[in-house]
Amino acid sequence: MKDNIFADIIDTKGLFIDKEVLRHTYKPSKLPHRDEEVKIMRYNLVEALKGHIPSNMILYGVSGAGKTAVTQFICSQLEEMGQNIDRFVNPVFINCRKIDTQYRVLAHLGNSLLEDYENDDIPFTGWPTDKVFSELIRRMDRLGGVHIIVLDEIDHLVKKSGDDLLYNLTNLNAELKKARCSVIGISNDLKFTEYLDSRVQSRLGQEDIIFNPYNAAQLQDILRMRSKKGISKGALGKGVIELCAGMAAQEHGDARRALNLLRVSTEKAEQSGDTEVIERHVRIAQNQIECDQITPVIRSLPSQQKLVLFAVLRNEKHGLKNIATGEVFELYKQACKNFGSNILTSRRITTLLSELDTLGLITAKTVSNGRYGRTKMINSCIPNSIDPMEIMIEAEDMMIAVDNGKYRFQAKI
DNA sequence: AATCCACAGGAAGCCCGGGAAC
DNA sequence: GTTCCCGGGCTTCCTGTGGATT
Repeated sequence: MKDNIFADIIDTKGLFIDKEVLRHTYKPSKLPHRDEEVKIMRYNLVEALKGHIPSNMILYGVSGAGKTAVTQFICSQLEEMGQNIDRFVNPVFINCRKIDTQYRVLAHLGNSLLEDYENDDIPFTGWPTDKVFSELIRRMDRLGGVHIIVLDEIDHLVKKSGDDLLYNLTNLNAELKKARCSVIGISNDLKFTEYLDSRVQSRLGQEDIIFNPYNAAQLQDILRMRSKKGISKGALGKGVIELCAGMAAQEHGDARRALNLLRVSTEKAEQSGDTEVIERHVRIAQNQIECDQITPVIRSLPSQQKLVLFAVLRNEKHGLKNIATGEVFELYKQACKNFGSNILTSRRITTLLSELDTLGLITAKTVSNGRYGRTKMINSCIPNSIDPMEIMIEAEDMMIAVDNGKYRFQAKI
């Protein structure tokens, strides 16, 4: 056993007490600086415990502002209280970034209501949507009680698939005989209701709650609270929490980012055998988090999108900033020829560029050059510490070979 | 004030693959 | 095996747009 590579480190006392506490998936028992929001939601959702229908709600706020955490916390408390007083309350969470069509949301809801002995899942495609809808109603009624449907990142769903689903879901109570239902939408976009039909707007937005971003002081409180449980006493050097909170506050007050930063900084200190986390570890962690976020995104892009991104990066490599869509398209065509790939239309490239913008890999700002037309100014957002070419080389479906310092495409064998 | 550029982006429709129902 | 349904990728066609130029 002495030869095992883990033998000498398995018993080493690390800087963590419980690393899980510092992950955003951890569900804390207290949510600092969210008392007001909890109070409003609690007041509304208590109706479910009385067997009435709570108002539908929309929660707004930037990512990492605690919307999902607060909702999960309240729903678990609600469910627990329901069990105590023998009222069935059933919260169902759906992330609309992963499940982003009307059909899939309905199928997911329906499948979450299966009894243990049942095995008849609604298939992921094949049924007419109205059949899935009536099956959902049947299953909800069979279970009875109050169903709380939480649609996280609802803005993404609406922008992609329209508001048909919300129209149907907010009208569910008219169809249900025994059960009741309430919808909670969680959105990063304050203006997403502009995309909704006015009827859906008024039905869904019965109660709007805005989650303001955390400021640096509030983030410090959150980090202190979590680090008490998660990190050994005395392991955090002076100013570390303040730095993590400050960096995250600059990025729209994202608590998730702050927790990540603190966790990774501590990991870095541990890895280098230090007994204390210092500011240097935070800076290293910041760099790594940036890399970790972007690398898998680039790697998983479809090959056509990689070619578009390549065209942008190729221009920047030559010192060209603020490239117009047309220029990107020209370079993209060249890349396609070199790679032997088919060339898509410029309309399609416009959409692919918008998607890259949404993914945060580029910024595309619409500008007007007067008589010389209207276009988008495109710049990459990939930090200098990352070599995107390296990542693309590892891609499964294509590779870029380096030839005398120049990049050229070739099929991967 | 009218014109014009270089797109942006919406709408409609085609094609394909996957799965269920008949 | 055929038909129906859904979703995704894509094209074609089209209208809209902001501001420099005429």
